[in-house]
Amino acid sequence: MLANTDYGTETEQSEQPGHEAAGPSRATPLRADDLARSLPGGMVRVFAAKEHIYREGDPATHVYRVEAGHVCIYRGLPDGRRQIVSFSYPGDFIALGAIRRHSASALAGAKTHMRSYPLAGLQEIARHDAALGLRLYAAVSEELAAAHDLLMTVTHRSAGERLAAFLLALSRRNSRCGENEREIVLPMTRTDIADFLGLTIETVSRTFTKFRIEGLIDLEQCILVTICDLAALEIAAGNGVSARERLELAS
Amino acid sequence: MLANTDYGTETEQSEQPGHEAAGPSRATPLRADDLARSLPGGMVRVFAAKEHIYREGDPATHVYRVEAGHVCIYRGLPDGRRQIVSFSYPGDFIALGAIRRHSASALAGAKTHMRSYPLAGLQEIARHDAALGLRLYAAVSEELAAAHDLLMTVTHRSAGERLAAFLLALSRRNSRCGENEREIVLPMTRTDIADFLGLTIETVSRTFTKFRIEGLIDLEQCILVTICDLAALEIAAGNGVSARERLELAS
DNA sequence: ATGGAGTGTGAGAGTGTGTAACAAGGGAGC
DNA sequence: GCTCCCTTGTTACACACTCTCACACTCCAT
Repeated sequence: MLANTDYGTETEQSEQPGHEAAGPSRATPLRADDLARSLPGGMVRVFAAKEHIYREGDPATHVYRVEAGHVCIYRGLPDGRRQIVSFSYPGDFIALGAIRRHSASALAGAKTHMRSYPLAGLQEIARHDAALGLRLYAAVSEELAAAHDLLMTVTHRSAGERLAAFLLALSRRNSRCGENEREIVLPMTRTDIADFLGLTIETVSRTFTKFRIEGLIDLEQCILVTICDLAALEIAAGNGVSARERLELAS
Repeated sequence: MLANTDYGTETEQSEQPGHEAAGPSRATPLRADDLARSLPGGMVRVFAAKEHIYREGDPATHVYRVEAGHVCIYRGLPDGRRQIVSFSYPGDFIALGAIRRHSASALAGAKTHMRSYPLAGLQEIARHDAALGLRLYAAVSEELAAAHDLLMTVTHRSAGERLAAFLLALSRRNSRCGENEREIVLPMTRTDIADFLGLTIETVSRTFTKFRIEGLIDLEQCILVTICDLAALEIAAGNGVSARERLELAS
């Protein structure tokens, strides 16, 4: 779950390349690949949709890499409320921060292929290979920055801002992966989005409709979002246009 | 800012010792000391109240350890809104997750003594000493778990639950440090508490008075909180009493 | 004494929520 | 292919919670 989706809150975004944000998921292709290269090839296991890879509190035994499908990482409250902490896509590692026990649950959102690396072996390597330890450190540090960004977004932004930021984060992810930045596939359910953004499913639904009416997006099916007005969506996300960009627009 | 204050959300808390949560701060005495032992003695510098140790976006040059005083780690939005990510007390490390640039700002809440360790030297050691890399990894992993807990609390809990959880986290911190678990000193302002819990200062203030009227706490000065009814505060925090404890109480 | 920062309290407004009921889609079974 | 049923998404409306705005008070330093 190497977080890397920036919500693009900062106006100086381009000047702070290292400042990534908590998004629905993020590829961090470089770092993740770094890490993958350090690791011996693990076993691939297939999980069915809605099958848990591990649960909060379980002893940590493996680190995983998503090969296909997608995974929700979440925390739960006894009364059923839950907070999705990140969505992980192919290439992302999950369960990295777990030392003894998993501090969150991992649930396959669809049929998902996971490559697993035994923790014991990992620690064995890290004891000799200092570079691996630093890579793990760097990977978790990025997740930490992502978590802080998500915290910022969820706490201080309105429902509309949150959803807009979420869509933009997915759009940027598409850009990075060389896909269409205006056609966003939402493999997760409305419930998942709500639990990620700290909203209810109704509010998510309502806000989608509001965006559609305002002409910001198109909703072909509930799974496919087309961004009609990227700039307006940026404004809806509360992302101030940077001073430089404003000058460029004005001139 | 080695996070270690559990909000005690889980009913199986005692059965999940490794499951710590996002609190206002946490000592993690063991790990922090581990880390301190690995590091060469750094320089101590004194910061005045409201002086920044570093700012979001600054190039990361040092890692710091709080020797005296306390520090707020926060993220800011362009419009002035901010989210305090953690409070750090003596013994805590800060700036650990920063690879190239600081992803958050650090502000001294009062006159604060900080011991600083140059990042360059740290990386040099880590290249040879694999154990240090793993310790850094472990330290940041704890911060990540803490951030996720804070996320959970701020997103899915009411104002009362948040404040109660905050006070309980501080109470537990006192226990761990061998201090009175019922007498809590709040070195931070109401504004800081509000920015940490994602509330407004007014709501924080009102909730404090509500707790006082209900007999949960006493407020001598606004800086000193005495917990009168620990169990009631647990309930106010939304921490369900575990099945076992309920049986014990009933019998 | 005076000013400022921080805190406490009140009234009104607004956002998001909760509880509904309803529509749409997909799979199992026959 | 067909129905039934369950899941998921959408919409409406009243309500509750928190926020916003306004002002008084305390404490401390000047």
